Amino acid sequence: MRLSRFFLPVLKETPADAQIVSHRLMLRAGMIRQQSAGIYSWLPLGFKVLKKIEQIVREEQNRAGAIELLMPTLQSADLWRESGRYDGYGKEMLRIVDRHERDLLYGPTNEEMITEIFRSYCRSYKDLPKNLYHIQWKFRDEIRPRFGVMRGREFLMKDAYSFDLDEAGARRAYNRMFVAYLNTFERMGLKAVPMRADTGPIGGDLSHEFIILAETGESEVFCDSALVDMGAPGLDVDFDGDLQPLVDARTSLYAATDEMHEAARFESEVPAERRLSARGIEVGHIFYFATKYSEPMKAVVTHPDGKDRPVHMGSYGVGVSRLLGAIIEAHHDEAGCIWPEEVAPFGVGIINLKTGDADTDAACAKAYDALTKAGKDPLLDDTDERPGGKFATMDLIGLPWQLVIGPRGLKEGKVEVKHRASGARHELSLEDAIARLAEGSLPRG
RNA sequence: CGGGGCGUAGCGCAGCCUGGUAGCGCAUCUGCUUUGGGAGCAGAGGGUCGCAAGUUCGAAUCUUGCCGCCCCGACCA
Repeated sequence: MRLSRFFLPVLKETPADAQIVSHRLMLRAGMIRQQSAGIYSWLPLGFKVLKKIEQIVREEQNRAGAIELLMPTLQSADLWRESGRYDGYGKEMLRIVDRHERDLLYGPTNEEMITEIFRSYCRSYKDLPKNLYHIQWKFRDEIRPRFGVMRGREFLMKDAYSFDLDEAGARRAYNRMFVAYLNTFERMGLKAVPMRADTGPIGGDLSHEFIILAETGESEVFCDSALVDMGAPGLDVDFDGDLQPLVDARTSLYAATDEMHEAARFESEVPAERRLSARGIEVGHIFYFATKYSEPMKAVVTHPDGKDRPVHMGSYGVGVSRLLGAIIEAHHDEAGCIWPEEVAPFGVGIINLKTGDADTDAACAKAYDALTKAGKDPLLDDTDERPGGKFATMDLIGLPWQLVIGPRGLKEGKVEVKHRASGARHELSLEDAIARLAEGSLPRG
């Protein structure tokens, strides 16, 4: 993409309304525009990142055996009356009346609807297990939206729902999502720590929040630092195999948000040097809720013994739009965003220091074509802004690599490659720079 | 929903207390000079001062109501 043709409305000044760094940077980098409290338009740069995050989530769900579908944003109130949640959900559910005076709602979640779908088609134990998910916009009419996309009213969420014969099967489904989440967040450059969450009336140990650590996190968390250092299981995990050891290795270490924190246990279970007290952002939540919906909504299957029993369900959410904010909170500096390569809106930013200079323009065009062919999706700043402004914009939008090309360097046969995260610069010939960016072989430190 | 605050040009703000021709910086446009980390000079355009009533000869300014947004708290992916 050539910047002169792109739509990148960057702001030099910080908007007054934005309090936290991710919100400020998303506004300044021209990624989002607020349309109403907690409701945002996704401008091209932000939209590209959103789609990349969504795609990683999708790939890892698929790898773990979940099946994608798409349910509507609007739901009939009748479904929610069946589960008993219509009256219980409260004012954060947006209720709508259509022209026939029928009650609708803008879905805050989809347990009822997926249960309705499941029960309509699945009758036998032979249909199990199943895990169905979708990535769809949700609306929760939060009392006080804030922090930009981190706490919006409208948000993009991946929610998966598992259906199993019994609790043992549900646990296997739970473990698959547990592992898939670790891989998902690692691919985005995040260190996500699973923390035991409140299971509410269901009880048991099958509910975890996935928290990423960031100084500006919304809640205080406590964990064993070994958990943070452990890393994800990796993409070659066999999801058909026994995942329990992988899960146990993590759940056996102490990790809790402030609501679940037990100071005494923390101190007795975790050696002093590994006691990590930090702030975190919740980016995923998984839980097993047994027959909470299948029972009232009569989602039953016939077991081998010929008897009908309600299926055991779990649900697994990832805040896709929230992740943009979370990633920025985890990866930024004073100058702007620092995108991990997997989610960066463009792979390389090419800065033409003197647009209109024939040699520089030609060198930039050559780099642009070569990197485009190499699949690096470059963004070429071919505007006639001054160099200082171009550097500042490129740092702000946070592309992982910058290729700086100007007449002064070209005279000596050199261009400069800058690694955004480390600030490391390399002086290379144009050909070397192109080749090494194309193959990703430049040092990242 | 309780408490606090703010709505004046695209963005950031001053003016309001004490009513009298609507301002500043950035951005935008034109010209010239500049050009390796957010340039300089000269000029130009852009605002029914959130909306509506009221007080007044006269309202951005005072009064009332409404709307929107932000912050703190309780609540949440």
